[in-house]
Amino acid sequence: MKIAQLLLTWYEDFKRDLPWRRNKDPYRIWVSEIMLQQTRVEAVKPYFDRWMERFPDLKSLAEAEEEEVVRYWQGLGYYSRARNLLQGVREVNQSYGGQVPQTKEEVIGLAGVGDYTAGAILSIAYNKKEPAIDGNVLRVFSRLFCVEEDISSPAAKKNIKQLVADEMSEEQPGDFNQALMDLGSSICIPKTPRCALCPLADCCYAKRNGKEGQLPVKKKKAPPKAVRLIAGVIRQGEFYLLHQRPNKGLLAGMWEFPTVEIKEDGDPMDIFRQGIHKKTGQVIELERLLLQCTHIFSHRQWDISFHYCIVAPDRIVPNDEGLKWVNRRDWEKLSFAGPHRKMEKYLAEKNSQEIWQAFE
DNA sequence: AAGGCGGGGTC
DNA sequence: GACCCAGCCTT
Repeated sequence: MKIAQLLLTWYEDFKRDLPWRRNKDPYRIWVSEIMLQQTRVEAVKPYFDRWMERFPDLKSLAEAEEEEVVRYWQGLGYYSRARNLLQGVREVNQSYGGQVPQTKEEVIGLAGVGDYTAGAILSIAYNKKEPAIDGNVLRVFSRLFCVEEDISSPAAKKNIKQLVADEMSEEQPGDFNQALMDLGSSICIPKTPRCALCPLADCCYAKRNGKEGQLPVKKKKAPPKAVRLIAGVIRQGEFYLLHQRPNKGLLAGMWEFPTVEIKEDGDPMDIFRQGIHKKTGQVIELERLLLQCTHIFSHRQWDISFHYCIVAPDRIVPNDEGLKWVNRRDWEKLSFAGPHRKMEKYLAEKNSQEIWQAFE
C-alpha cells in the first residue's frame, strides 16, 4: 500500500483537534503557522485563541498598531515573527485586496514566510500540492528512506523535499502534510520512535535496517555563551526607569529594567553604578540598595546570570535614547523582555509597599 | 554555509 | 542538563 493512503487513513482516526483546524481560513492558517515556527503546539494554543479574539480577521490585524501586536506576542519568543506577520498582512491588505495569494511565488514573498510556511499555507488553506518540510517531516522521511545525511544541511532538505513530493497525495495534500506532522509529533518522535503504533512501520527502511534509533543525523549545536548581567529596578515615586531595547538583535524593541553587562572581574555593584551612570548621567546612591536577587536563565544560546538591584536613587535624568520613566500603572501597555517579565510579576506580587517600606 | 533569534516541554 | 520544537532572515 502507498505511503499516502496509509498515512491518511491513520490521520482520519488520530488527527488532533486543534484551534486552527476549525476551518480553512487562510488568515488563520497563516497566523498559526507563524506562531508554530520553532514553537510547540501546547505553547501556541492560548496565544492563538487570544490572538483571534483580538484580531479575528486579516483586516483587523492590518489596521492594528505594532506596539499592541507585539504585546499579544509577549512571551512567545522570536518577536520578529510578530512584526513580519504584521508587515505581511498589511501587504496582503494593500496589494492583494485582503486575499491571501494562492501561488508559491507570491506567498513566499510575504515577510516572514519561507519555504515551509508557504507550502503549509497553500496546501492546508487552498489544498495545493505543495510540500511543507519542517522538522517533523525531515525526521519522519530520514527514517522512512534511511537518509543518513545531516538533515540540517540544505542538500538533505532538498533530497527529502523531492521524496515528499513523490509520495504526496493528489487529492488531499493539506491533510497529507498535517498527517506527517502529527505522526512526527506523536509516533515518529526524536528519541525512541513508537514504531509499534506507526502506520508506516512496514515501509520504513530505517526500521527494516534497525536504524530507527540512530536517525536522523543532526549536527550538534554550539554550546551557549555565558553572560553576566546586572539590572536595576529604579524608582522615583510612582515612576520606574525602563529601557527599550534597540530595534535589532536580541529581544528587539522589548522593554527591560536598565541593564549592564559585567565583562570584567570586580564588584558587580561597582560596575552597575558605573554602567548606569553612563546611561543616566547621574550617580546612584548605592546605600539605598533595597534588595539584590539573582536569577539564572538557561537558554539554547545564552547562559545568563542575572543580578537584580532594587534601588531608590536621589535624582536621575535619563540621557540614553531608550530610557524612559514609566508609571507603574502603564506597564501593561509594554512588552517586557522575558527575564524582566518575571521580575515584573515578582514586583506585582510583592507589591510596592513591602519592598519600599524600609525607605519611606 | 553559518549564525542569530526565545521560551518552554520532555526525557 | 541536554535536546528539541509546524523556521526565517541576515551575513
